[in-house]
Amino acid sequence: MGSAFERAEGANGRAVARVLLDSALPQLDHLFDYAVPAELADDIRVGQRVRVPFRNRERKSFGYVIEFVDRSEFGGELAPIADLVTTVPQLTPEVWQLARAVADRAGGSAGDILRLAIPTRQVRVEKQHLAAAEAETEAAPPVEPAPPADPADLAHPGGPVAPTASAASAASAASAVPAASAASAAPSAPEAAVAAELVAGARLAFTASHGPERLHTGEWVGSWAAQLARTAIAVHALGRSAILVTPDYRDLDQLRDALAALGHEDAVRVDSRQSNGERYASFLRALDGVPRIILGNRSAVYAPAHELGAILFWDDGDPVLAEPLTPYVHARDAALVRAEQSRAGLFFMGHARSSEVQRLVELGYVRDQEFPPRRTRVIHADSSIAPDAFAGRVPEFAARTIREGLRSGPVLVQVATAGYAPVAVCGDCGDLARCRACAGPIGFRVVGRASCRWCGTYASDWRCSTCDGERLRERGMGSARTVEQFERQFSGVRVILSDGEHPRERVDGRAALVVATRGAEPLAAGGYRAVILLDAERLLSLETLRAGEDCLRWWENAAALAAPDGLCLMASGGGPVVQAFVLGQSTAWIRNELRDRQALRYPPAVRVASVSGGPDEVERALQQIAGLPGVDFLGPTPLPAGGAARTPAGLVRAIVRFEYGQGGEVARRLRGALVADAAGASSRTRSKSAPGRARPEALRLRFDDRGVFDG
DNA sequence: AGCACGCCGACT
DNA sequence: GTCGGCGTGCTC
Repeated sequence: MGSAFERAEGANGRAVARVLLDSALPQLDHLFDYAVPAELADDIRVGQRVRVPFRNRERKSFGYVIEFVDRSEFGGELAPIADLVTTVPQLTPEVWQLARAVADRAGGSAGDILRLAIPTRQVRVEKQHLAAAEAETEAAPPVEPAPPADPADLAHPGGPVAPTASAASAASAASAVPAASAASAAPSAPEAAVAAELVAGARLAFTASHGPERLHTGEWVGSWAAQLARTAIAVHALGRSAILVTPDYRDLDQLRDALAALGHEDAVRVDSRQSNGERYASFLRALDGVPRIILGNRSAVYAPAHELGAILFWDDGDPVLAEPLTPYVHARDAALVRAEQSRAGLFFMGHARSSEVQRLVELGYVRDQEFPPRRTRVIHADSSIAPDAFAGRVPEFAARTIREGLRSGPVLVQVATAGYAPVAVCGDCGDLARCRACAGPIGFRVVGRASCRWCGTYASDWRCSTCDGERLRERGMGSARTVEQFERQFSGVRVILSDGEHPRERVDGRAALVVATRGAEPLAAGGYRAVILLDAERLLSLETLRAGEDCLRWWENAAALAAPDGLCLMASGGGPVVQAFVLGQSTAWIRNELRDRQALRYPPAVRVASVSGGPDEVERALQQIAGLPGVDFLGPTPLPAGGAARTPAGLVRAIVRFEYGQGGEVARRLRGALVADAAGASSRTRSKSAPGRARPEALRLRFDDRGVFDG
């Protein structure tokens, strides 16, 4: 295999190393040339972390060696590299190219991406890893890596693999078969065919079948996890690495179980809950010169996979795949860049199609599967048809479905909001209660304790601004209040609560009424007898651009938790989104939605970037892009002062919209404005604002922000 | 971010 | 003449 050190390119007599410095300053986001000192010439490698003098002889900065050249273009005298931080080359050329391209696309610094890609070094962990690797080489000297398995062994005997709809539909059929067909250790033929396509660079979108699957270990997972695990194992069997990306750690656990049950115990796990040491240990394993299955959350797309064959996503529409740190790059976008650069395959699997992937499908860039997935039976009990038939928290029909289901197993009820009652109103006049501190809406997170939903202040001495009343009344049903009602309504039944604060990963197959907020539904052994979806109208009333899309994802994901012979009941609501869900036409709805967004120039039909800062700064930035074809902007409009981010007064924001083809140019120009603003900043800072604090009027860029149109 | 460089006004 | 104000720009 060869250690990372041996594989990485050395100086080979070249005198100059080009280094990317660790710096948050946009003006420093380029390579700096340093002399390679004689004493380091044999040990220095591309990708190593180094310490270099910067600004003056004494001050040192850290950076990564990007490349070696014979001579520098730089006019002045070169300072020498001071130190190697570690012999392990942490930044592979592939990940560097990725970081550079992703940062450029998002108007950000490569260093900010590298901070996501490379965990902080832990000396102990590194020593351990290197010692283990050495022991292995001694025990088993120069062994070539196992020859890549012939795809023909796994899939189509003889002849090139030409996987098509037939292979894919076989995959669907296989995963639709429930418990009885326990996952076998070898990748099945359909997944091997898909893997062969991926390794050849295919980009595929799959809508996963609903329903759970029993692993031969006895564990239950969503059938999607088993299918995804089989596909990743098939990619790995072709001698390539696979990166599996999921929104949260609960999905990750299912995939880990599925991989282990299929005989793949040594997947590299990269998740946000790991300690620094664990992260670095995983990172070093990924860096080894062997193909691996890498399993993780959004930052896993940057893992230093060896011979990357495919990046596989579960549920790419989940908003947590959007990186919250600058430059806010969505994992899906990073994966698209990486797949292109590394000629790897892309696989998007979910129960509901994201508008972004649908756009790629319509462009012909991603290929859609050509068969319908298996779907839970969905029925609609529209309460507007029989409005009086309510029994407690749920319509009478839903109550009967719950009772029916509880006779043979668990029943899931999905509710919109956590806590006791989402809304507090005046007990006398019925007006909405407002917070005295910030005028935000008041709700009951816990029985009898009203607090502001925006700032959290307890409404202890609340007074109605309309009628001067002093009593607060609960309105609406949060998860806790639903549990309270169900305990009365279905007495003797075990009621289980799972919400964002107290998520429950799994429940057993015994009768229980499980109340969960969207996204926090536990997996039930064997699947739920029934899945009841409440509060559709409340979810649809969320004033975001993606309300419909999000609802479909929440509902499809919940419906997928039903047993193959169970059912899903949409207990209320109506309108096009509910109709689409009930009729199993979520993808068709997304297609229409995308068409609407095209007409309105909303993302993802076009890309957006928000440009904010002082009025002059924003004006200067907008001048750089004015007149570019396919580009327009809204605003600038004043930014509301205060709020959670404590925005100072006098700042403005503009929203730039542009065609994807113009993205490179728009990012380059706005980035140029940002660099100019930052470079000229020091003088203006000293004269205009207080020292110490960051300059509030500084230009800020944010590309592809999902929330820009949500108020 | 810091820090040097340089171009105008008041000076031992 | 020269000291030092601060605006400007660079950091290999």
